[in-house]
Amino acid sequence: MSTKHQEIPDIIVARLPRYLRALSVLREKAETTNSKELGAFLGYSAAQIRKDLSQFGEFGKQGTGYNIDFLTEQINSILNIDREWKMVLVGCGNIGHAILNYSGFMASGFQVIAAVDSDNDLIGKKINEQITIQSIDDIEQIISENRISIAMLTVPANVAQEIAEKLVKFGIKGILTYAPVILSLPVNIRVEYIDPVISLQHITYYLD
Amino acid sequence: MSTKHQEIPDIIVARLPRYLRALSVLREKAETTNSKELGAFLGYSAAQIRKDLSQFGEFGKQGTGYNIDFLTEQINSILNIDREWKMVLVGCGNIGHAILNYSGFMASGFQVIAAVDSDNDLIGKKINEQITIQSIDDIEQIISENRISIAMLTVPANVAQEIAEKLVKFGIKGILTYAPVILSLPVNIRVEYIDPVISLQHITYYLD
DNA sequence: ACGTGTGAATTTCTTCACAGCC
DNA sequence: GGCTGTGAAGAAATTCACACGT
Repeated sequence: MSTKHQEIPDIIVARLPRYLRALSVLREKAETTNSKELGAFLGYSAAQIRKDLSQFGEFGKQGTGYNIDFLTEQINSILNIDREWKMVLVGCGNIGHAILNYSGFMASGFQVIAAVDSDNDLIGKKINEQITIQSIDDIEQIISENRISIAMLTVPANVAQEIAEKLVKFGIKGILTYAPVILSLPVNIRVEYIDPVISLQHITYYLD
Repeated sequence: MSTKHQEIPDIIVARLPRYLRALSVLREKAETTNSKELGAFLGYSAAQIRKDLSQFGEFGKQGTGYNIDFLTEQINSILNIDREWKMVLVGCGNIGHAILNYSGFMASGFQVIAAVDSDNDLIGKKINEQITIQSIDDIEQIISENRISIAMLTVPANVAQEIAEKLVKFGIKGILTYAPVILSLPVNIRVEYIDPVISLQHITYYLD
């Protein structure tokens, strides 16, 4: 195994996807950028950009800055998104539906290749060209046959923990959950939360 | 008052909504909790819980811990969610639709009271009992008549910046955006981003 | 001259450890 | 005895500032 995960602070890892968002915009205007410009764009200091990137290698050139395409490739590689990631959607209610119709994942190398639900009225329904909702009872087979390691969890709060445990048992290693519930799972499972209420409550602190 | 916004680090503010999520679960089992239990639930140290809360007041009792209802009220008050917040939804595509049908906001004191879009085919459509999609041209009136200060932005990426600026011009103070675009707005405007691709890219770093 | 990469300095955040109160 | 609130200590993150390569 490589020295790759020696120990990069998570706070730095969390910024890398934002660098990619910025780079994709800057690329429209120029071939290269530099730490000052990138920082201004994202609201970080130039020093921080350089420090962050220096954790992973020497991607810039003195006097010139960073080649945008090259830096993008490097960050893609660091984040392991230099490949296709197949995902399963668990829960096909409102949010689940919206996700299935959202094209932003595929554009980024993520692909929802299956969707499951426990509601008999939904099972068998065809959502788009590719996807027909399957029974959640088939989840084990779906995960193993397609070698899926990421799940998007959009089920009601009261069953989120239970279903998450099932997903982990069947081999899921990363979960992006929309359920407003703190999941208690083994530490080697990566969980990211999307909870608009938490975001709104963060906003209101600063309003009056 | 008050010394309230003297200068609480944002990193602490960001944790308060999570405390609320935890408290709402713990409240089902007991009247009181303590820093150890709360920390274990959220994955924080007990010391951090106490330090965080001590920034805002003395909410606990030695030997006993924290009364859950009381602590909840206090945090609600700190976050300014001891009231109803009216919001406008801007953009009624996939995600916008899902949000309008999502009941989790109202349960938390947030209410979408109007929705707008620029698509003539959508304007006039009734989404649920309460809400009929209006024209984005009416946004100024909607905001001022209803004294709205929070917007949820679910428009295509290429128009997000432009529309966000319009919202700010008409009095919006906080934006929760789902568009995968870094918004450049005055510093006194609070922006929170929900970007599932960024969350997924964060996850994949730790997978292989 | 420009801008990176990086030790050193500084600031911020977290944990420790304990006095004090229930 | 149990648990908070808090200064002090320690760890981590950020910024500074500059040597060096282009």
